[in-house]
Amino acid sequence: MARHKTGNNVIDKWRELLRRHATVSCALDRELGERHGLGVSEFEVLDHLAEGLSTDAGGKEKFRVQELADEVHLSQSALSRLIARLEREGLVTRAMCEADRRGVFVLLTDEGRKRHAEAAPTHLAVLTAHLG
Amino acid sequence: MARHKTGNNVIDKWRELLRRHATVSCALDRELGERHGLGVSEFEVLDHLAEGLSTDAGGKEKFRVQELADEVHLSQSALSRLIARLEREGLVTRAMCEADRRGVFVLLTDEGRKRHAEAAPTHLAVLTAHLG
DNA sequence: AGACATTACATGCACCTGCATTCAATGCAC
DNA sequence: GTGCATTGAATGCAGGTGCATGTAATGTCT
Repeated sequence: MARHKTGNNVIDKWRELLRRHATVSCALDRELGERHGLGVSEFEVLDHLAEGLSTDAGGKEKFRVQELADEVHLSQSALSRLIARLEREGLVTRAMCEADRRGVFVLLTDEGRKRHAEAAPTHLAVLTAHLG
Repeated sequence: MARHKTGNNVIDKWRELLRRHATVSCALDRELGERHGLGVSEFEVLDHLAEGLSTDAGGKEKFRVQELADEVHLSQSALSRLIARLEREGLVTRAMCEADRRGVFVLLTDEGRKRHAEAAPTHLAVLTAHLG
């Protein structure tokens, strides 16, 4: 009886999950990095921002830092620095939130929208190749 | 038409994969860390070593570093350091490989086997709770 | 044997991450 | 309004990761 490969217990499920995650995120990181100078998390953030923009009904154009952190599964501190990197590259801008001046809105710049539009096909292609 | 949640394209698949990975590995890291002083990768390595040991037919008791790296999806350098940490804690030992003296065998110590045995139930419980 | 490529692992380095802390702005009770 | 807990985000710090490189041992070709 084969001990390895396809089992049906949770451990095998977990290992398969780990394997897929490692494979895909590794490939994504390589492609996005080489071709567009973006990491996986960076793209994910741009993507959420762009998605918000494109959604006309109920769509948002600005997001709070914590809000984005939840969506991309990063700690608040990691996101704060990620935003700082994106800002340094001119892809997003931080804006004061008038209603609650503790808050900071993150906005896509035109350059950011452009980079996201360029990278999105690569992103989709890699995912299709691995999860299609 | 709902824009969020259950779609059937690769992007939704990928996000779901990211979500599950983040949730489970986060929970695992917390439980294994608090209760047994181990990280996810550390446990994974101990687990592979213990699994090799327990398999009598064709089972191996010692592994090369690169061999383990493939299984736990870590770079060779990361694994080298991880082994160093485990060795510092007395859970594994490095042994010279006589046949090829460039190689290094990694072996579970009794203490390592003990820690793994203690942590395995926690590991399984967390996985069952999240993937059951 | 001698020169060069390859392999296995270790290490310097830059960078990213999370935790704990800090700082400012709010909210709340009284 | 004053005092105190809470919240949103930034930052010091410790630690983990990959890439490029270093070192030693093997393999190969002549």
